[in-house]
Amino acid sequence: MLKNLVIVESPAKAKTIEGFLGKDFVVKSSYGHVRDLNKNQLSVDIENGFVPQYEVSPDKKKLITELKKLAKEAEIVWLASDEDREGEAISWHLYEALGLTDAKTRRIVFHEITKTAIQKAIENPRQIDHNLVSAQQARRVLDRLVGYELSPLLWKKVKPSLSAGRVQSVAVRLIVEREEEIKQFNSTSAFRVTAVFNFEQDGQNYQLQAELPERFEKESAAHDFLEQCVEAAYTISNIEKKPARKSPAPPFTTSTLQQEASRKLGFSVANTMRVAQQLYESGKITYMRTDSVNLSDTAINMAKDAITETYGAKYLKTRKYSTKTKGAQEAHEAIRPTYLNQSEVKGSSDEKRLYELIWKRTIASQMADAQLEKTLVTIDISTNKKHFSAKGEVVLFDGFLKVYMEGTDDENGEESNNLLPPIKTGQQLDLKEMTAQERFTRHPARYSEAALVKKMEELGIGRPSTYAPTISTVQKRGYVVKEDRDGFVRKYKVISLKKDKISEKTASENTGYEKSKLFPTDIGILVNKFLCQYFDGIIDYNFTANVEKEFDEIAEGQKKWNQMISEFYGPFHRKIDDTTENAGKFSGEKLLGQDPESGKNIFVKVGRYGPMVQLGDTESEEKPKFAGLRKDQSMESITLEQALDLFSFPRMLGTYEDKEMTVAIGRFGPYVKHDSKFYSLQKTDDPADIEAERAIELIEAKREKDQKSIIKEFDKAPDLKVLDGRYGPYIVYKKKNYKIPKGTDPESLDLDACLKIVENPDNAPKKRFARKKSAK
DNA sequence: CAGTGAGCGAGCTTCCGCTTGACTT
Repeated sequence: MLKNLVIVESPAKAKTIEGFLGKDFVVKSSYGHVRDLNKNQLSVDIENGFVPQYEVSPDKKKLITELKKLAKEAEIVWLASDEDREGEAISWHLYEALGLTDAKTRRIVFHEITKTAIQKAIENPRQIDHNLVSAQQARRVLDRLVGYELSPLLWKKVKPSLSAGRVQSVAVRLIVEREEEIKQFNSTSAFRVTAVFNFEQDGQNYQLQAELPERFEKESAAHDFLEQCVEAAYTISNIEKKPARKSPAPPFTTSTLQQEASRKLGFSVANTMRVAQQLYESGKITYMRTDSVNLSDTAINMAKDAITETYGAKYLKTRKYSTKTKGAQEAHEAIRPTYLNQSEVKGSSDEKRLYELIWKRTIASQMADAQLEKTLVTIDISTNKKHFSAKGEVVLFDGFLKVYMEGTDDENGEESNNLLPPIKTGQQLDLKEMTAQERFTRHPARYSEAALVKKMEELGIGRPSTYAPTISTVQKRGYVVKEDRDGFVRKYKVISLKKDKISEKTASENTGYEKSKLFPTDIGILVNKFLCQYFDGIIDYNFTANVEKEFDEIAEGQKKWNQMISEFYGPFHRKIDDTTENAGKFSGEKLLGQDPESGKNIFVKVGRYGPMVQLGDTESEEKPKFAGLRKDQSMESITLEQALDLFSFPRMLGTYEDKEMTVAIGRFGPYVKHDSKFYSLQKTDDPADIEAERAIELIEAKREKDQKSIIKEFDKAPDLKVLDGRYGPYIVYKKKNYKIPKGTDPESLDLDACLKIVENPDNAPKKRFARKKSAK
């Protein structure tokens, strides 16, 4: 007989807790939400108070059957999902789906996974908070209405299969607007003057680096200044020392972990989460999807012991951090090692590195401030009223810096705080060299994945569990691409003063190189424009913040959830109807010019399959010609000449083995077609000037490669082959692919065995695989 | 790192937030 059934959200958590609770308790996991709206329809009854129609999620059917059985046997069912809006809703959905009663149900919550915290929770049960559940329901219904009414409008007006939503559309907007800012940005330059001095003290030679605090906008002004410095004398006129201190950063949340792993380890957001999940599942760290910077008392005590033992008591300073993040719900602890006395773990190299980062950050957060001394040195110039200054920084006590220093996204790392040589006021200096170098202002930085997460968190948009999936969604929809882009060479002027002589030269630097940054695509820009034009309220940066206030009122019991939804939906839906009716196709059409041969207009626009060029007017009697843009082209930058090139495909290359070869550009890039087979061009091949010889090379290379992947083929059945593909061996039959059952050696298959496999419906190709997982 | 290669006829696409596996063609 089962006494107690406890249900938590995560299986790893279930395992840990079961150990704390003893034999009278069985602990199971719900694996997150168990019921949701059906994804193939709106599932909200708009006419009747917006009542949502929930169903057990398809992948949870088995689980619910199992939990139902256990719940029936149990005396008491403890619903122990997280203490936040979603967690409360999960408990309620479990209550409904399992057919529980108030009498045998207890709702409990805990923020840390310790024996005392859980025992305390068991001693303080409560009932489900239906106001909080209503707030979640409002959130769920609002997101569904916005997403499922806006997306179909995009299919009609822009392009099929697109999507829009409260979170993803703002993410895209951030990236599009940043790109616009960058385009608008005018880089200006100014001359920065630096100097290196020599001096002697107690028979030793030293060097001192200094900088002129002001900059010269004009080259002539910089030149004049250096001119005045010819034969000048330099004296240290003042030394000012100031104490300073630095404090450690708070422990990791999901967002700050993603940022630091990106800066320090070069991890993508998705990789950080995958590795963190592995560490969590093997019990090495606490939960990785959290917005809290809080550490449990147990954790702080462990940190105390570890710091005292390794670094000594004077390095210890325990702290409680509080969250400043908008909309934080703090259902979990901060991300920290489970055992703080373990500074390293076993595992893959990624796991080791991420763990080390988490360990250092957590330990440092409980360590003493660093004590610094900052020095500002002023240097007089005998021939000029301006002064040079030199800055220095000395660490008097390293404190937490012994372990960890937070990274920055700031790319302007020019000013370094050096260690200064021994100096005193009145010291005479000899100029070794003075240079005035032209420096350029930088445009705002493009977003990296992690920087975008940081911005979204600041705006209160999205949750720890959705940051990584959102980034993958906007890329999957083709709104955004993550890319490296080449920089360009820029010339700059340098004027030097050395040995009382002035010289000038022009040097060059590589600038503007971008690594793994997010760029908007033509589609992203167009969809953003559409949404800004017709639905500015939804993609307003404050939209989420505003509705969150109302969700809070619902949670407090001050507002009815469907009242709130109704107030939103009325105007929103009218706008949808109005736009459906009155807005035309939103294709971003732009006239590029005329075809010199026919005189017809050439346009660039977004078509059903993406950006394309069009030869001839849409309304003209003769059907216009279309050609898709190449991957490296954009609607904004394409020229008439490039457009004309696109219409030159398919182009005849000649014949090979008595069959024609043509080159064309398809969905997946340029290809050669020969004997109704396709051969992709390499990146280095230019489709505009590829010739027959090279095409034959490509054909031969592909044939050889295909040959290698053949495991078996049969003379009697030319349309059946056993091939070795990306997921291992498979059978191709009449152009369709079939999987080979587990435990079957592909080498051993004969024709009959193959046909048997092909005829078995279990091995038939799936309709379409809905890929949920992120693109890397 | 296998294969994909349209353009008007048919049916489908889509949201956000919780959570892990199973393992595609």
